[in-house]
Amino acid sequence: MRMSEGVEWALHTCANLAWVEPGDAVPAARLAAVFGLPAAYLNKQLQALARAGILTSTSGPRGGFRLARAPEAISALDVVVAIEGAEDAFRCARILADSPWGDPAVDYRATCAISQTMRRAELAWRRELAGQSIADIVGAVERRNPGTGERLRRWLTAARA
Amino acid sequence: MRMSEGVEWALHTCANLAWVEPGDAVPAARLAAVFGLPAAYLNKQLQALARAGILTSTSGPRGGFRLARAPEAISALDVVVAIEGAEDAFRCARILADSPWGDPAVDYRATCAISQTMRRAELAWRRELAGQSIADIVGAVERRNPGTGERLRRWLTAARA
DNA sequence: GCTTGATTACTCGGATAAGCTTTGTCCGAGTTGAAACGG
DNA sequence: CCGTTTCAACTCGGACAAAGCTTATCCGAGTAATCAAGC
Repeated sequence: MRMSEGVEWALHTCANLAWVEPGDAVPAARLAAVFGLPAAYLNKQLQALARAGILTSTSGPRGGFRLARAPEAISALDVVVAIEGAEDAFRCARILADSPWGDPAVDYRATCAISQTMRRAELAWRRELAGQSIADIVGAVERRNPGTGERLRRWLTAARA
Repeated sequence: MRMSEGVEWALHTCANLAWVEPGDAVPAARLAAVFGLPAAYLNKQLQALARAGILTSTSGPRGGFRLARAPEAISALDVVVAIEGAEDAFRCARILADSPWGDPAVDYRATCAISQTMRRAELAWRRELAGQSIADIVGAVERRNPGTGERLRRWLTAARA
């Protein structure tokens, strides 16, 4: 079980965008340059975030991406779901239905004890992620390393008018 | 992010083995027949469980797999780790180190706020799974469907001497 | 100087390949039980 | 009838292929700022 690397990029990029002025859009290429990431591929991930309503995108000169809403209103879970999809990692294939005494009419996703156990664990995971917002993350970083936001904002908007 | 289907097979199979007499070994082919699974592939998964010390394997006639210890002492997490590996789903690639002001000497897996957030969520997931044993699962099934164990035990040992 | 129009550079967006993990299959090594044989 | 030897079937175990998903790249459509020309 391996989470897409795009999740890490997306979370870091959302945090970066939380630092720039709300009105300013930053191109994917510049956001990628922060970490030396392949620009086109990061762009693809940001597209997913835009489709999920986390970012808004603008084409043309002075275009780019910006947060669609306040950092307080974007949870880590929102970002993970946008990249990885909403489906659970564990997918009950209802193999109980294939056993000699299995009933094809029963929805084993709801009754199978194993499925329930796995689901409970995933819910705990989701709850934890839902409780952390981009604002929380940004705040923690600023508290540990004061000045990070200011430095990043300047770097991201350096070559701008 | 998708969990291997082998996890589901392994959990169900461990539950099934918990129902047979502790001394009896059941071949992979028979365990696979319960759910109509590809025998050779299930065998592969059970090998992983054996390497992890969850099952013991015996070759030759009347051989097969059996639980290496009491169902109470096998957690769902043990099984998941045996199949999926011990690594976290989210792997911090320390991309912060590649930023213009990143320090290659810093271990960003420990300090990065995003990495910590993801890690907390995974710990919650693991805690939940560690709290559920095979015995718990088997008990829940027997409580909901009394007689399941007896029926399965007979089916698994049907063609035996 | 101001308005208007064409132009140009810039940005996202989706379509298109390469790499890697997961899934699935196969045959060989080892072991056990049983059968055959001899005493 | 009992012990010994041979044999044959059975089972795991790891090596070998196919499929699907993740990662990566490219070029086209659209857009907004810019520049030039005309008023």
